[in-house]
Amino acid sequence: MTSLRDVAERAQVAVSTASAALNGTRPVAAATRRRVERAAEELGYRPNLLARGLQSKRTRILALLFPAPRGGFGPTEMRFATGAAEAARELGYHLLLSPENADPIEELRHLTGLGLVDGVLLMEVRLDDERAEFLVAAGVPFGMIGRTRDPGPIDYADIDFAATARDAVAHVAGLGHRKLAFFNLSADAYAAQYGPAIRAGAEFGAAARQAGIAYVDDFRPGSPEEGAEAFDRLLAGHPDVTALAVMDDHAAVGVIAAVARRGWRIPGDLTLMLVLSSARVAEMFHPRLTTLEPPSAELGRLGAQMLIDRLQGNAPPRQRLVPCRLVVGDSSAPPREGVTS
Amino acid sequence: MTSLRDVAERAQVAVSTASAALNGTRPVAAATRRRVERAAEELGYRPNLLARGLQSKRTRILALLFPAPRGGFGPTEMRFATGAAEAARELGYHLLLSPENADPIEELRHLTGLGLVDGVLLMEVRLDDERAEFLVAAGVPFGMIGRTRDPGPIDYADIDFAATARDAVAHVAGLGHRKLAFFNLSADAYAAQYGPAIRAGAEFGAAARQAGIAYVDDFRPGSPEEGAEAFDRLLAGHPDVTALAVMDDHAAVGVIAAVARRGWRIPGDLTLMLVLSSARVAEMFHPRLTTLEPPSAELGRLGAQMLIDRLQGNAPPRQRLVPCRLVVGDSSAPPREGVTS
DNA sequence: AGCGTTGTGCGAAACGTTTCGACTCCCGTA
DNA sequence: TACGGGAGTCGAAACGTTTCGCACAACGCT
Repeated sequence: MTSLRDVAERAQVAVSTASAALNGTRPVAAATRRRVERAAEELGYRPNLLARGLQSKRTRILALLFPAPRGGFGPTEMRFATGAAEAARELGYHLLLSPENADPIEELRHLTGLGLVDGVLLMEVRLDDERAEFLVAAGVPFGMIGRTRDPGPIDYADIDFAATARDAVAHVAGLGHRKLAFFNLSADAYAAQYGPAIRAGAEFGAAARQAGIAYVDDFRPGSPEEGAEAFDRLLAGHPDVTALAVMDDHAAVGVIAAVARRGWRIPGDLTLMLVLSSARVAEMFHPRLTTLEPPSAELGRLGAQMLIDRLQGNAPPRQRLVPCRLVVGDSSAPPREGVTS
Repeated sequence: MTSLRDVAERAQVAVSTASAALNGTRPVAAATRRRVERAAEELGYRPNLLARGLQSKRTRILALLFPAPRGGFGPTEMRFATGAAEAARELGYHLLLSPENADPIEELRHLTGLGLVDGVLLMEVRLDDERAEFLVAAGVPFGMIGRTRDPGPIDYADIDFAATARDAVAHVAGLGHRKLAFFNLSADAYAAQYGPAIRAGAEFGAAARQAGIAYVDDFRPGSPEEGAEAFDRLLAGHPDVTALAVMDDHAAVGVIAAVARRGWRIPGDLTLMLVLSSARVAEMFHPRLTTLEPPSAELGRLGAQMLIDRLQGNAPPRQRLVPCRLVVGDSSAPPREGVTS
């Protein structure tokens, strides 16, 4: 391990001068700087992050607090992490993967007490999130992927549900559909105040109203069985529904089965779209489903970027909303004839 | 930030004594130790990891080097990371998520030069992996999830492909099938010497031979289209195949479509199983597919554990193989009557 | 000619730990 | 009674940086 002292010796300067030369933190004569830089280069010098962090109180390490995989992790969550890690790397930071245990607050207290991380990135944020409250109170810089009910001046990057819902509604309305149904996430997720469940539910209704097409929700199937059952119930009450948006992948499986059982076809008799599912997942269906793909990697990137901006000091709070990307598959078509709403 | 000095002051001892008392690194009178512990407790003292690491050369931080998501990340890869992170946390370590860029070696050189990490965990290991060679040469402790062709004394945790293949073959043979076909991962993955592609291919053949049932491979479909095409080609050459194992999720989609086009049904006319796909993914198919679920989280855990054991010093090289878990779905059934092989 | 200013460089202190030699008791033993 | 030795404690050094006060020279200005 070659240290700054070695570099300084070889360049015939004091250690402090070498430090300044490499960091540009104070003016150094051009010739001297070059000497130091050459010495560093020749020795393959890498600054010791620990020593640097100890002195400067800045470690350039971010922690990504990720929740215990409740009932399986989607690829979505993974992309948050990789997106954030990539953005961090590009900006000279590192990302610590910090799994949440039963007591997230204690976990946070521990993590921030170690002096190891400069800031924290929260994911799976709920509408009322004690973690955010704690971090605010503790004065720890942090950002959120997702957002609380009232984020105030806290940085966050979240899905633009309003735009997403508008795009989805415009898509089906453009095909000629007059009545859209919406299957939210499972009742559990909804009850846990999981942001996307709440917000998507609200925004789809608003978008449908705005576009002047009829709208049904109140379904929260979380499994294939519940999906099939919800679909049958939906048609019993609303036989004129011709388009359906489903948030839960597994519920969609059930819907497709129920559609087949009824002798219907997709997209001939029903336009089906996934909401917040990756295109990769949508391709696993037959026919390939239309989906609103969440910008997971980008949200991760944004979250890391804004947190780093904040740590660098010179940045107003930033709150970014990114819409899902509509990927049209083979499950979208005009409504069948003869349906009156 | 309360430091060890504060604790020492409050406990009326020297800093060095406080350190010894808390770490048990040298004998301390019981009464003194209690005083120090109480003081630390009362002040909410957390040792500064940077200072500790700077002095002791051990940071208790592991880096998980994960590859750029080539064409999308499966949930499988995610579970490696979460499993490793959880195991690390339980053992008092932290996990750094380190995305690989275009030049993994340079990346590693950088990462290890920083003095930030004690060891490295490699995933997506190829049969000939320059990263492993580099780490060996650099003397950096590391472990692998997956393994090289000849791992020597390097720690690794990998899938037990032999047992997995045996289980799969036993499953179909037990149902009465006499001829099994195997669709490997895409030609690209195979060409890249991706371990699972190579090993699974070899082991399935061996297991079939051992069990005395006929076997076909040589197919490497990487997309729905290629899957369908491969299936048609398979049946053209081997009309007596009644069971098929597929490694690529998307290829399976195509297979299912081709089966339907042919007027066949699953599992009546074909027993179809996924290999190395999570049960969650298998549930997205209709019918729910039988799958050999990779023990991703456990491999991550094991990888972290063995690396940490190594860092602690007192451990012989460990090489662990874990078989996939057979999750029987609705796509397994005895072969249809009248097929002669 | 004297003075402030600017540019450049140096040395020492500090960050919060761990480690290690040395010191003080006190007990057992010769 | 003197002495060796262990238990317990302390102070100082060290880890590799950054930061900060200060020194010194050259220079332009009045």
